[in-house]
Amino acid sequence: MTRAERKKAELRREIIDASFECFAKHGYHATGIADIATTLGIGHGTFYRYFENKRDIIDHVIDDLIAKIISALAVENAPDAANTLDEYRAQVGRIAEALPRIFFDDPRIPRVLLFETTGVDADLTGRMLDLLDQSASLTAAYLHHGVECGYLRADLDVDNTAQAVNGMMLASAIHGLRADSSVDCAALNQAISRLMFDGIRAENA
Amino acid sequence: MTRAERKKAELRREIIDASFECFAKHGYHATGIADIATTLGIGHGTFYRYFENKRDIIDHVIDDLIAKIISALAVENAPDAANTLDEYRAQVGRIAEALPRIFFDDPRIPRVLLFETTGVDADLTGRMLDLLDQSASLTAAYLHHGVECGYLRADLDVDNTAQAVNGMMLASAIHGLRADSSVDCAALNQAISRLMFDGIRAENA
Amino acid sequence: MTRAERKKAELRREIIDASFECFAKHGYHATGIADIATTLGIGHGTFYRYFENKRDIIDHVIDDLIAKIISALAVENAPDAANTLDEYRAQVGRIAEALPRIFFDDPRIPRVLLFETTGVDADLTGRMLDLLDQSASLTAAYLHHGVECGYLRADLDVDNTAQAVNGMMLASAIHGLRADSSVDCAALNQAISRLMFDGIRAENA
Amino acid sequence: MTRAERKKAELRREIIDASFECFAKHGYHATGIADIATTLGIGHGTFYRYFENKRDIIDHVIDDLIAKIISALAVENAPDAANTLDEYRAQVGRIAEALPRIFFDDPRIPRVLLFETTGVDADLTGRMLDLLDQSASLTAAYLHHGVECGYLRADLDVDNTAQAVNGMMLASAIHGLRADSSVDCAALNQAISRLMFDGIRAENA
DNA sequence: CATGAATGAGCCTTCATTCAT
DNA sequence: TATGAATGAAGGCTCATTCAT
Repeated sequence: MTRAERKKAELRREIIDASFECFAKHGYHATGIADIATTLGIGHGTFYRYFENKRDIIDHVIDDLIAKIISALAVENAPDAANTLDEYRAQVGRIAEALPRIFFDDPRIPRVLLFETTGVDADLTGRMLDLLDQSASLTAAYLHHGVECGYLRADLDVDNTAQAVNGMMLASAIHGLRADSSVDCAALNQAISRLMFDGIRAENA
Repeated sequence: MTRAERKKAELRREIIDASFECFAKHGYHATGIADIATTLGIGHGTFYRYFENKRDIIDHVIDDLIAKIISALAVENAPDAANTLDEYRAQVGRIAEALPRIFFDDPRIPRVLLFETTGVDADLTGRMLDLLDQSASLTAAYLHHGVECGYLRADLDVDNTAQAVNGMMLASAIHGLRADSSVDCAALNQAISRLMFDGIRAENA
Repeated sequence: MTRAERKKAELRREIIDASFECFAKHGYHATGIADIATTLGIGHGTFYRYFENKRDIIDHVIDDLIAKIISALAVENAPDAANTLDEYRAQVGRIAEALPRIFFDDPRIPRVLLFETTGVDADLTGRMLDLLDQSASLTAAYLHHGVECGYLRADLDVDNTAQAVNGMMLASAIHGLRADSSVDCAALNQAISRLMFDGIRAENA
Repeated sequence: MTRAERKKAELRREIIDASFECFAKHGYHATGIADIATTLGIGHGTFYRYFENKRDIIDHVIDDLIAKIISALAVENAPDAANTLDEYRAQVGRIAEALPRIFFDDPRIPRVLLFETTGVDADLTGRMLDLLDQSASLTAAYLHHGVECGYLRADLDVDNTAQAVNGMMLASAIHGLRADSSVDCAALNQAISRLMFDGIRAENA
């Protein structure tokens, strides 16, 4: 890669980052190409040398965020890493910590991912929903493995339960967004974990 | 109420409905006042006799949707109506049916409520988040009652669990939105219910 | 005149007055028909039963103001009433008091007459200029009589001097408009009078 | 100054000039931004690259006109240049020629200055009145000097007389505006001059 | 006759995009 | 290649005017 190519890739990177910042701060619609360019200190004509149009950039911003999340989850164990309930519990605990670490450390990520992907386009909304589906599929893989290993209910409706669990993670992400989110979300994760494994029913009920 | 007042209220109603339709079909930003007026076959100046401006109307559309949901849930039993686990299970089942009935029968409702309330305004996003909070509070009331009656775990973290349950309902709502949602969502509701009461752990694990 | 006709004429009168008030307070362009109607507590459709359109009303407002001024000046002596310089001086003094009495007592009159007759229409501007011309003609008649009687310079350029004098009265009217017009305009009138009769030159110059 | 900057300043200049033309021909309110742009053969969006909004441009048009007038008067002698009555008379004559030269050569100048500055804004009207005040102040300086030198009446009410003289100049400006102003205004200037210095009284009266 | 609901021409303004420099 | 001047489609909003009630 020549030096010029490297600089080009670098600026492309910076435009994506600046766009992300602007979208997070003011929203997609309230952000102008000029705002993004000004943030970077470049001419706004330059933007169009790197991206097709305004619609184009948000796709790349989202791509970027998805990649970030996937890489953050990838460091965790694979779906088939847990062979006992306790191991699985620990695994879930690790995942339940990893996701908020991303979302909570930079609330702009869930904000853009959840709030700016809707209200633009059917396509973009679809991408966000696809992401949720993929997340559910991943969870389903975990659950499936647990059923096979026998530490999860044999009659578990894997796919639908995965969606339900997905919803709880969504709740966690949204919870982290609220302004008064100084409360740590560990308690919420704990509650989710207990709910998943034990349900809410009293022992003797 | 005079006849003129009735007609006025009626048109106001129709403008809200037409706006809802437009927002659901094309989104808030892609909808022009002219679109709303054309949908109704009225002049676009007429719109401004009934609502302050474009931003104003979506508030009223949302108000309307919230009212619809609340009235749909209001027919269900109060939080303290269930005194045993089985009664509560039945209650949850009824609620789990009522909500999708609204959302599934008219997918435009969750679409507007979830997707068009973001990307407009911090205020409007806040209203949506508040609605989620209220929903969680209501769930918390149910759970709280269950703990007091003894049919739910005494050590249940009521508030956080309520948020988790809220997330599952959110997943259900989103699930109902997908284009290929011909699948009935009864299975998802069932899975949520099982998850809530029994957890996912195998009996012997 | 029937009772109905009297009421009609009366409302017509009130609309003119209300329009005058609105024009004086907010200006012609910033005044809407609705403002005028609201001032009177009538429906704004009613306006159109009495006047053709918005452009029409200002003509009548101006007509009204002109009539007011003329009637105020009419009480003064006719151009040929003065036969000596002292009589003329006294006459000028009376006129110089009458005009400000109208303008100063109700500054809305000169404001509308001078400021709202321009910036609407060439026609309306023309009417205002015609009014100035008529005023100059009247002054010229006074001067002409004075020359004939011999108490004014025989070589006086009657018409142009009349215009100059007119300008001084204009200055007086504008002077009375300024916000800080608490200063009495008697001094200005005095200065105008001295200038007219004696000029500004030192005796011995 | 770079070439780009020069072109930018030039277009700015042209926009001001075109606006002046439009305002003079149709008035401020009847002129649309599109009219100004069309006059120049530029896109109307370009206008907004140079001026904030419609209200902004008229301020600059007026600034321009005021600058023109001041520079035209600046070539004349300073207030303290005349030391005898004859010198002063000559000075007044020069000024009396300079002003009409601007106003008469381009009647659009007094038209915009006098007629389009009212009926827009209290601010703009105020600016016009301030200009009249400044003009009166300048005249007062001339008169003051004359009194001190002894060639003007010692008991001259300098400030109020200055306002009166101002009014005569105003009359002159307005006189030059009339459509039938083919008559040269030298006669009016002459009349004003005679009135100022000699008054209208007959020698022997 | 009075009313005010309805109308739509028309305006100002924004901003994504293009392209000459 | 970077720039930013120029553009004009697009849209929100106002308000004078009409007309059915």
